[in-house]
Amino acid sequence: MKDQKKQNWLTQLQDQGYRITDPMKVIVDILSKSDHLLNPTEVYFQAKNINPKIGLVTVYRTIEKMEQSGLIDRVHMPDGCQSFFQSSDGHQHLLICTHCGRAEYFEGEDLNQFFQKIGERFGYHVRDHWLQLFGLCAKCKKIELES
Amino acid sequence: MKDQKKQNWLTQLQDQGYRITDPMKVIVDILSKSDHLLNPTEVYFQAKNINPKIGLVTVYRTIEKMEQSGLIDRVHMPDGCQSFFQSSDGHQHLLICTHCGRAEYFEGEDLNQFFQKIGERFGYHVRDHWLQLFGLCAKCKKIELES
DNA sequence: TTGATTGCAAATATTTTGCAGGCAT
DNA sequence: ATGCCTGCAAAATATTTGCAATCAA
Repeated sequence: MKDQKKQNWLTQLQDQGYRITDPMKVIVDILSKSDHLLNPTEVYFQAKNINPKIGLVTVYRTIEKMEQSGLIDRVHMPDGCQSFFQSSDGHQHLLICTHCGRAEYFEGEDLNQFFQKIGERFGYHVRDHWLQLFGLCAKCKKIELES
Repeated sequence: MKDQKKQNWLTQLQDQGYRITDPMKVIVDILSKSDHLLNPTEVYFQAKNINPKIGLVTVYRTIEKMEQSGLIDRVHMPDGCQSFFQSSDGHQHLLICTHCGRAEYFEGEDLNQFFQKIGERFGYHVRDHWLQLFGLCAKCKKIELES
C-alpha cells in the first residue's frame, strides 16, 4: 500500500541524520502519495489542512532535504519549474499532463549509447540527459473537448 | 556570415510590428551571434558595453518579444532556467555544456511515433517533448582535467 | 504626429536567511 | 542535555508594472 513508500522515505531521511518531526511527516505523506506534480505552495496548503501550524518556510526546507536525499526531483515544464515529484527508481522518463500536472514514469529505452555518440560528434562528454513528454491525460482530454 | 541572421531577426521583428530601436538592435546582435546560453543579466552587461544607456528592464522586454516571435527559446537546466538561446529551425534538440553554457543543436531522430505510443499506453495525448543532453564541451573537459 | 518604447523607481513574486524558542534524539 | 528544526520576520533575488519622456514610423 501507499504508506509503505511513506515509511521508506521517513526511514531514509532518518538514516541520513534528519530528525523526524511532525511537519516532516506531514510533508513526506503528501509528496509520497501524490500522483501530480506539486509546488511548494501547493504542498503548503495541503500541509496546513492537516496541521495548521506548519509554515511555508518549513515546506521549502523539507523539500530541499527530500530533494538532496534523492526522494523527489524538481520537474521542469515550459510554464514553470517549481514543481516536485517522487523520483524514479531506475532510468525512467516522465510523461506529464500540462493541464492538471498528473505525471507518469515510462521506461527509458537505453538511448545512452546514441547520446554518447552525438556528444562525441561535437567533442562533448555527455553526462546526463532529460527526456520528457508533455500532453493531456485522459481526464483533461475530456475536459478540453467539453469546453 | 553572422550578420545575416541578425538582419533576418530584425526584419522579422519589424514585420511583427515592433519598432527597431537601438536597444533592440544591440540585443538582437548579442543573441543572434551567441553560441552560449545567455541569461537576461548577461545580455544586459554585454549590451551595456555597447550602449551604456540600456537598462535591464529593456533587456527583459526585448527578450520577451524575441521569444514570442520564435527567435529564441528559454532553455531549462538542472541549475536554472533563466537562459535563452537562438531557436532551432526544424526539429532539433540541444546539447549543452553545463560548465560554460556552450550549446549545439543536433538532429532529432523522428522519435515522435515512439512518443505517441507511450502516451497512448497511459491514455495521454502527447503534444510536445523535451530532449536535452548535458555534458562538458571540449574546452571545459580540458579545464576539468587540469584542475 | 502618434503611439510604441525606453529607463527609472517601485511593486510583485519567489526563495533564502537570522534568530529565539521548541523538540527529537 | 545537545543541537537540529520550527516559525516568524526580514532580506535577497528575479521579474513585472506604472509613468513621464523619447523616438521610430
